[in-house]
Amino acid sequence: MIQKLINILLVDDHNMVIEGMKHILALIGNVEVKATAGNAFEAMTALRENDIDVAFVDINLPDISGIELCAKIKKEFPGVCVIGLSTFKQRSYVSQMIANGASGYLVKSAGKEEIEQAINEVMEGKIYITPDISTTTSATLFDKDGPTLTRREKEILQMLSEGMTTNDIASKFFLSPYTVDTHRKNLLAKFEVSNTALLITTAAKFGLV
Amino acid sequence: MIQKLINILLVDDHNMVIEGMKHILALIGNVEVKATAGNAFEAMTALRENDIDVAFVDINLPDISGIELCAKIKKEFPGVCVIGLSTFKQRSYVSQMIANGASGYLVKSAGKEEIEQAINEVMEGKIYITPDISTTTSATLFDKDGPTLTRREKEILQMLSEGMTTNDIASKFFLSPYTVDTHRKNLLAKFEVSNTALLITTAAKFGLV
DNA sequence: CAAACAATCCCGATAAATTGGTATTTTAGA
DNA sequence: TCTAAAATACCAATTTATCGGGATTGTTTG
Repeated sequence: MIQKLINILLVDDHNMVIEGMKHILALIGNVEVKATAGNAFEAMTALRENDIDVAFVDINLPDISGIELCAKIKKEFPGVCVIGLSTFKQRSYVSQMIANGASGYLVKSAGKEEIEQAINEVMEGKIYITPDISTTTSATLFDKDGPTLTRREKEILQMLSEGMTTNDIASKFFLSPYTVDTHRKNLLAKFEVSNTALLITTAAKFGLV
Repeated sequence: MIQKLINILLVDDHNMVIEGMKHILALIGNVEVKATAGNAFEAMTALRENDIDVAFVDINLPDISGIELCAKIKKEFPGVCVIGLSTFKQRSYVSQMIANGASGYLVKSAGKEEIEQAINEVMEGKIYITPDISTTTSATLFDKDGPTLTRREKEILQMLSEGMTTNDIASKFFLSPYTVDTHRKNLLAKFEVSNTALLITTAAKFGLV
């Protein structure tokens, strides 16, 4: 049986990357670069006009980020496998891409074998992430651990993240609003932030909400 | 050459899962279950007392979540490979685990081959994610896409998440505070929330901040 | 047993956010 | 070109949040 060609879309604003990828992909059988795009808009157009199987998407694009583009692609073309591309081995990029529906993540230093493996795995419905990621990052991510919160503080942080006001929380826990206010103040102090919005953002980064 | 045994820690509050995993792992060569734990506290103790290579961590634990435990483990024992375990194939779990330093993610329905593969890959420094993830979830995750935000709304949402007040943002963008206030109102309306805290929480869930 | 921590409650002043409007100009799409 | 959407700006009333204190009661732990 003749194997079907895998249709590829390349999205990157650096032409050298496009050319480099084209060159490498030419060395791999059963794949064909059907289209290339320098920004998210072109990418979406290319997807509408071609029957794409796998899209390589750079993280840094001129209009919107590759992470956002990934979400757009998966929304309009759920069948397209998106593989994130970046020069950086940042874990946060990987997790954001995966959260947005990506099937894989490669660094631009990847060679022919790795690219080939990534394409094969994502076409089988798997998720492929470059091994380079695991070895780096830990340091930056786990330096800070976030403040230690008491039971009450965690509860109140949770309620705040759900949009409850000081008075709402006081009623719920049969506490004085003054008490809730004190805990809230302590939360702001512990996280070293000045308002609830940043409190939530920070807590979210630590995975606490 | 004799291959070194891979030391395993199992963390799950359901004994049946522990026993099941033990049984499966017994079928795999070169691995040994050195310890088991029913909660995060026991897990940390076990890690201090044993030289663990790979820790299987359930997402749902009685004290803290497996996601938080993963962060704790990687902070104190960066060399330990953490593989997340869950009954659910939710992409958000995967991305949170990866963000917290996990090396892999398996669903509890995984069989011997998959578990073996996961252990081998994470021991090589790779990231292994169960193929089941890719086929599911898209629906739930991309059903709701979050409201469509305009350029300004995105900018202001970002600033809000960074803890800036209406006045701060107005100054930064050379706008009237009234304008910023209007955008803020529109954000609350679009996300159907009543305050900034919940706005941030919701936006974070959609990966917008 | 102290000392630190957690949890509770209180007051007053100020800053900021929220609600519910209206209204004009610019921009981009059909 | 027409039009809808986006961005801009304004006002007033009310509710919440934030800041900077102070204070009491348990509990835990070196």
